Amino acid sequence: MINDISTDRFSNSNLTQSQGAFRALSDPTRRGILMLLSEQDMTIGDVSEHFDITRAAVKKHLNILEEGALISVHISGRERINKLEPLGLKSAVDWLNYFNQFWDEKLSALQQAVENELKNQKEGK
Amino acid sequence: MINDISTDRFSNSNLTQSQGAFRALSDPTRRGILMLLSEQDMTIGDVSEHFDITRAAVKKHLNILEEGALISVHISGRERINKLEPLGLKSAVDWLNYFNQFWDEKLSALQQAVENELKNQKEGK
DNA sequence: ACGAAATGAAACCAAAAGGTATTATATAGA
DNA sequence: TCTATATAATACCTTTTGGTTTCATTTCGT
Repeated sequence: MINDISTDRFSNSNLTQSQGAFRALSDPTRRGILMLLSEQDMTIGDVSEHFDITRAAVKKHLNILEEGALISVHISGRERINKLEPLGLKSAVDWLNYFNQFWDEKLSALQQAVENELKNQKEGK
Repeated sequence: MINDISTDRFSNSNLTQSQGAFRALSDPTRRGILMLLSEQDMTIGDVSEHFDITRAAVKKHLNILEEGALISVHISGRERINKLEPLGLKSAVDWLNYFNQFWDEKLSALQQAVENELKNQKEGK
């Protein structure tokens, strides 16, 4: 097998697949927009009212969110309805889930330490 | 209760807490470094051998990862050992997990659609 | 003690990011 | 058909980012 993607975590495909999502998530305003859209679909104008930046700036953020496939846009007349696409977060979540194993190890160790501490206290040491 | 953090998803505390992690994760080189460090602790020199950029550039990435609490640094003589801190990913993962509910809804709907399709096929429609 | 090795730090650079203001276009409604 | 509304598009500006090069500092090994 020349190119086994499943074991090649450093392959371009993997790195670039989640890039759009991670890029979009790196800005706090964009994460705020995702939160907003999780409650209801909104036009650019609607979204803009929640931030102290111009509509044009919000539009740019929405463009980046769309590029990252985190939202979709549906045109209705002169309005542009922005809709959350939660599945777009999958690539980022999948990437992060790789680290669950190490996270669990750490938590287990921490829990063990706490339990030992409690046990020692009980024994009056 | 004047300030209930648990329900205030837009609070500064929540937005800025994960900001360091999300910022660190936005660069593909940094994500590659995290992958590397998940296999073993490494010095700057070790890490640098895996990328086509200078040691100085790698150092900057490591600084950002450290600021985001995604790695820790342990000095040993003239060497600087970089170690993965998987718990540092928690704030980002927690933030993303909020969206699980919507993700699940989408997947359920998709699954239902597929099942209905299969059922229709069976019935020869 | 000395040279090589590992890193730190600063100055510098080009491109990307986040923002603004301005102008243009399309459409809803009276 | 006119006008106000919703958005698109462009030019422009400043700061941040990702990178380099150069030079200084610390430490290992002989």
